[in-house]
Amino acid sequence: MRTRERIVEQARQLFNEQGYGAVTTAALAAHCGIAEGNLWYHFKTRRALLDAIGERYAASIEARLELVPGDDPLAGYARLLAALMEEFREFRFLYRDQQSYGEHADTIRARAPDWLERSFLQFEAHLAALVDAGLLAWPRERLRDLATNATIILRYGLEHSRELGAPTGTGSGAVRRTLAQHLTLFEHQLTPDAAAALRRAVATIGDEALAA
Amino acid sequence: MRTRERIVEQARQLFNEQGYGAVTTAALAAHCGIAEGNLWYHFKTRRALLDAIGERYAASIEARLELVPGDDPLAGYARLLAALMEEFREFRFLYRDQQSYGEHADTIRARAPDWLERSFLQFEAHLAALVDAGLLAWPRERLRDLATNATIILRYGLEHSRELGAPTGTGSGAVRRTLAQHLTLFEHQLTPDAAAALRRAVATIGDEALAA
DNA sequence: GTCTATAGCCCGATAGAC
DNA sequence: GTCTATCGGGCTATAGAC
Repeated sequence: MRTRERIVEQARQLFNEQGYGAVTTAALAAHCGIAEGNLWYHFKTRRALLDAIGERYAASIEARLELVPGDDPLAGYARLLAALMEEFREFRFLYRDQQSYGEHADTIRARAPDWLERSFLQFEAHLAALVDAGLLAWPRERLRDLATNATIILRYGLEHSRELGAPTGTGSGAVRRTLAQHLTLFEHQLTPDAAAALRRAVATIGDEALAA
Repeated sequence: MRTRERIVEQARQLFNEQGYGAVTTAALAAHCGIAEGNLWYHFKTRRALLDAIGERYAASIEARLELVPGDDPLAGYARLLAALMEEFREFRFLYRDQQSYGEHADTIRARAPDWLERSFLQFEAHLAALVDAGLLAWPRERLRDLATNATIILRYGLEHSRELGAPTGTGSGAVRRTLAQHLTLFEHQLTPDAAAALRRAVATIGDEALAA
């Protein structure tokens, strides 16, 4: 009963730490403290295991996409940032190891374009709420570009840190640096109070990632 | 003599097309029209072959890093963009398949942080030249952030297109879209003439990539 | 459900003739 | 320099006892 869930969770962690392609079923079984044959009882193929993680991933994304600006657009934007970075962290290997799992994850890959498109719209809505509240001075017609650029900077922030030779693990500050970098896209057009509030929020999110 | 060079070139193309991890030595030998054993005569290990490609890559980067703004900063910036995108294209798999070659390319990875840092400085110098020429209105103290954001958008443009489900091959327009996206970071602060010139340059670079 | 044992496959790499 | 033949090893997955 519970073994199946434990396998999924341990697999997710191991894949994140060592890379999908570098984790063999033998290593995963050993890490779970079970025999390798038992693994095949719960998951007929390696791909089925990946699909199980993919279902969690899809649920996480759909939940995050539900986040709307709300009454306090600053707090709403901070919540969105926190959810997005947690998503990148929890399913890191899905973002990083795409080349390793070839056709193993075509269900995920098929849905990715739609998720990305909706993420752009979500960021545009949140940024528009900041504009409407008088906190951000940004022309309507360039909001879409800002949302796209912000999403890209956030999405590839951890990969960029890694290529810079900086650690990206928990507590490394990579999340904080990524959030700070994305803020440079528009913080000069925020009101001083709003800019300060977002900088505080960014530091808080970084700290939470450190504590997790 | 020449077989060795042909192997390197064919390997680079195959790796770019199918991914480093997906290309077996058997497939590579078949693609080169030689026996697999012959491959091991020219390269004792698979890693040695990757290193040979890495040497080309390093030379390409060092040559690109030599590009300076020059007398015409607009033309200089266009040349830089063209060189950078060609670099991303020619050595696509090195950027995309980093997870696949584990410790196979630690020489490249060791030099990457330095290359990245110098790329930031290079972009900052080119953008500063645009400012000095009165073509770009941008505060000095935010030039570094602009250069960083521009580099990230350009670096991950093709990966982003792929995740969007768009083709990234030659003639797909992915290069043009990437360049256009990076222009949205600052084109509203360019003089109308400069903006038009860069947009023309972007279209030209895209066309050249299409013809190549 | 969990185990042991092993099948079957593919890959990188070697040996040695030509 | 190029070939054919083959090895050793690691991996996913299966068979079947408990």
